[in-house]
Amino acid sequence: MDSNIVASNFIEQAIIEDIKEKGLKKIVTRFPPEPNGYTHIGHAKAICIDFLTAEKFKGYTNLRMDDTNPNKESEVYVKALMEDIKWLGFKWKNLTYASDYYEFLYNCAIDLIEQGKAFVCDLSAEEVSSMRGTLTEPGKESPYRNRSIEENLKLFKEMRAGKYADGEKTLRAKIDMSHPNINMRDPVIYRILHVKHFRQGDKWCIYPMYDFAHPLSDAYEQVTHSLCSLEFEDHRPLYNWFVDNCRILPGVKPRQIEFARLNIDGTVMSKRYMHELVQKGYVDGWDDPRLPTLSGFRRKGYTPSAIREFCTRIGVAKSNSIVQPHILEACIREELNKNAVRVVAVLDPIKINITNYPANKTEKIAISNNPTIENSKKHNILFSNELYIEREDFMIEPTNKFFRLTLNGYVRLMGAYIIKCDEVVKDKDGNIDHLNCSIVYDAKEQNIKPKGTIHWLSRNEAVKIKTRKFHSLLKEGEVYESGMVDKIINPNSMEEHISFIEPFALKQKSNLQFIRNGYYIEDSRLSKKDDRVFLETVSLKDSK
RNA sequence: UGGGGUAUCGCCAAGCGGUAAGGCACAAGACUUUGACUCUUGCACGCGGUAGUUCGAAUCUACCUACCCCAGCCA
Repeated sequence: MDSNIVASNFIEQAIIEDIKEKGLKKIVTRFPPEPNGYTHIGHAKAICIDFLTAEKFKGYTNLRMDDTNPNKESEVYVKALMEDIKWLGFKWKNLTYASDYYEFLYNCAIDLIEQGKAFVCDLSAEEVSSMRGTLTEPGKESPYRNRSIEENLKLFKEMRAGKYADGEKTLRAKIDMSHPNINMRDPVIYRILHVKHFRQGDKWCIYPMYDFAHPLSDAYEQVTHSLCSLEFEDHRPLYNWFVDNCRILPGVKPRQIEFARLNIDGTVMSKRYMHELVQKGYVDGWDDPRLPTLSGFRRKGYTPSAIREFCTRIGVAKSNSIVQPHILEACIREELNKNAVRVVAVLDPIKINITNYPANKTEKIAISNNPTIENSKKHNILFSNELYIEREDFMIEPTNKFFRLTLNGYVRLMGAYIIKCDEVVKDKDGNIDHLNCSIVYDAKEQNIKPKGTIHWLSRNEAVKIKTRKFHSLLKEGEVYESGMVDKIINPNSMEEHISFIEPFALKQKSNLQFIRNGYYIEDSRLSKKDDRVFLETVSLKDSK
């Protein structure tokens, strides 16, 4: 093991200590999602931590589906999880399932029973709950706690054989009902569930609990470091209890280390919330761009590297923090600015007519595919007397720091001419219908140097498209509580616009981007069937 | 009134007894055919508070304070 590795966070620090003290040869981590929902950006943080720390120590990471609750899990999520992790660019060593270990886990339970460290309990869920005690008062021991080993063995085997109904019996660890840590008060480790498991079918009717299955699965896979989020800190003593008390475990004992999970300001990361939004049709699906799912980010055009960069920028620590969406946005903006092919789009157009340019004339204007790239390729757009410009690029009366087009003011049309707005033509309702402008052919002679440059499209060339601009799903100031979705949903979370884009955009195969004032467009479906051009726009500035 | 955690710039976050990294955001300036991008500069005499140990403390000690998590046969 390379001893020159420098820790960049507390987890790596702990691992380095473990390597010295325990003489570990290989570092193994695991990413253990429950397949009951889609991968979100919070998972991405955990994925990066799991995979990158193993990578740093030249170890490996297993992808383990934590499928111990057949009521919630399904194959579709397994596939989505794998796809998302691959998309992020990580490769797991082994794909495993907690359910693959059911037989092993069963044997671990038998082992505990044989040691007198687990017992079959006949108490109902309500009774167990009422006897657990409170945060400040100790619990009471189950009357079934002192059954003989033989009886426990017989009963547990009968549980497995399907002799009992759901909830009729449980297997509990025999620890300490007066332990100050409630997790240690004889926790249930197996429950009866006559439910079909998506992989095991009807093979089992008893299912292990997370607290039991997780540490033992880690140990079974020879995971050295089991990294999880802060809410499991209280479970660590239990984790260690199982690892210490099961006698049929191989090799090195795994160590659980906790870190703070990701919170993004204004974003609800809970799977329950997202399930509700999808089920009630408030969003298109799990890949709706308003959702913080990886598939949603992918559809918006975020790249895996931007998401990984985000995860490294936010760091790993133990304090509960809420990161601002600016950080993620900065990551994608930085990348797109450097790499994206840029096309001109007018998102919210107003018409302008150039009064001193021939009506039947057009000329090709070459614009760079990406001005930040030296000697970048160029492509042409057509100039004519009828154009669209962005509505926000015009103000009749300029405010103090407005440098774009104003009535009687000058502006440069990107790549083309300097124009002056001579007249604002309004319709009967007083809304702007179009602007009459004139090209200032002798700008040099007149020494006119407009400060602003704006983008534009020729009306006879521009391709009409439907765009969307997304805003927060939550009403301002609202906080999500489960079951509250109907009340807190922001009815204006999506605006549809008619926009225009240059024809060159249609030839691009993927990731068309247009960056301006925080706007960002993706067009993953541009070349898809039905010839429907469909852009989605997201304002990065407003994404909160 | 129990147990487990966390407190360093607006937001993340380094720091591990030798005198406060970095990123995002923000501000000022330069450059610019998108006032974008890029560049340059600025941005905690201060590290939740109060005592103490020390030549020296964000780092050690004690006592406070605030916030987060835990009483599923969920994970």
